Amino acid sequence: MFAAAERHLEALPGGHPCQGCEVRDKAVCGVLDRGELAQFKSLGWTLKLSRGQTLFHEGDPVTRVFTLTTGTLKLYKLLSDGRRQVTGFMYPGDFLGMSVDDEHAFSAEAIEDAQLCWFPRTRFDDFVEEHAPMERELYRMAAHELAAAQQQMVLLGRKTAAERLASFLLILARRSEQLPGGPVDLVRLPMSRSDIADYLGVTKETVSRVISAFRRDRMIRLRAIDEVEIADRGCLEQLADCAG
Amino acid sequence: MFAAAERHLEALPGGHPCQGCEVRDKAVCGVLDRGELAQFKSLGWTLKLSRGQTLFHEGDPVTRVFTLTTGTLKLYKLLSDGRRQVTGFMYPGDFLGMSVDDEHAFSAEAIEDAQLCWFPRTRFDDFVEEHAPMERELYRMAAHELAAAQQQMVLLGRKTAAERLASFLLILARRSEQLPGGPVDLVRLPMSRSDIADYLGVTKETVSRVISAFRRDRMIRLRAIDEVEIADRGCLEQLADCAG
DNA sequence: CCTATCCGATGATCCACGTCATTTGCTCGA
DNA sequence: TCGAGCAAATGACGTGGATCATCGGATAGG
Repeated sequence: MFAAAERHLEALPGGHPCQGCEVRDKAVCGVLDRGELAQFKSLGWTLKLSRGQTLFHEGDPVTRVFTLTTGTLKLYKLLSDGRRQVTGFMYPGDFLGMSVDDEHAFSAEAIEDAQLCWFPRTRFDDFVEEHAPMERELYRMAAHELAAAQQQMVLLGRKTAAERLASFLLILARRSEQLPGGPVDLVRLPMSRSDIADYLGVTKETVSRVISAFRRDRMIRLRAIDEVEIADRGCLEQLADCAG
Repeated sequence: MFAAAERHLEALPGGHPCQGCEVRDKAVCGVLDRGELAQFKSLGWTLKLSRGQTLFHEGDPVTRVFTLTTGTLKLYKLLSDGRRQVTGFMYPGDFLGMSVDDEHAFSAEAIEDAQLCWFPRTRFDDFVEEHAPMERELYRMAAHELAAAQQQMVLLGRKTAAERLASFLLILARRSEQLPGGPVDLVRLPMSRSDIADYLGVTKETVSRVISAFRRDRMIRLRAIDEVEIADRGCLEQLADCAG
């Protein structure tokens, strides 16, 4: 199953541990001190994925855990007739490896070329067991993801198509604000219209139509097909319903 | 805010720690040994809620954490115009208190009379910090809830009304199977049709209509308005799409 | 450079479910 | 026992977004 990915396997580079890693303060390993990090690093490897490559499938046994360092992934679940629900997108610094019953709950696929650190799961678990701050950080991340998932339930269960798109653009905008630098009202959309549709529980046609409508109403401008400028954030926020 | 609830405050009963507590093996305190449990117990209180009473509102500061011991709660989020999304139901043994930014992410209300143990949050956090197995259990529970939330996203984003109802009935059936005793194909519905509707992202009329259709098709029987007998589980499972 | 392919945009039509209105039936208090 | 009040069921009708079909424009491979 990992044949394509394994070709890119290599040990973490030597020298200073994780030197130059740009996501270390965001990632789960950010809670470790220099010595712990060296020890942690020795358990891990790196891996590259090309756009379109699958990292794992829903139902696969969880033998490894990952931290995404560059690129973007989509996470999704399928119904037996092919209907897809994208449950989230992963950005640099995000952790992949929480599970129940040692099975992946979703599939993960690169939507841009990506690089990851990975660790054999049993070794990772052993390490975590001996480093309480890391355990705490994992719990904190899980609670955070859970809150985001509940927010997404409101979107999927109760919002109109326009409200869903507005919420989505604002989520991306807030995320890009957390990365320092770069204009805050310019949002990149590395994923396809289909991916957005499957994330928002609508069809790709509806995504296209709502984006066109936002454009007509001067709420957004399209710098490129994958680059949106937020022109009237207040209006989008009102649509998205920030209270919910 | 808690005026009504506080009237029912009382210290945990003395004598043997949490003696007779029927949810101890399911709840987060189940990982503690007898001595730890006595210490833990001394931090906590009990509280009763009547049907319809609110435990806390979305946005309230998280000053206390809870374990539900009897009864059922619904958790929900509101949009500013009153649209409601029920994000989950809580049953005996479930833990309430995960949060981001020390704010409750949802409101919690009793749909049946309920009893809870509660703990001041800071003391609970301190205790957890010194008891790694409990921290691990909380993480395990969070991962479990996250998987359930992702499953719910598939339901809300991609399933038809009939598929949603079928999934819902099967979730309840599986849950009632975990409690030993009682016929497995008899499911109690303590929540109203409106609550079910707001959980499944449909209207209460649609819930009524689909239940009637399932009845016509002999997939279920109604023993009472709040008691469903699963008559053709295979058919429901096919509808719900167990693969997803 | 040309052409096949894919993605996105957009129009025409349809239908699952929402909305609104009415009826049924249960619960509880007088 | 009766009737007020409310939840659930059901019917009639409307509509937001799905489906299906077409077209334009970017990209890649020959």
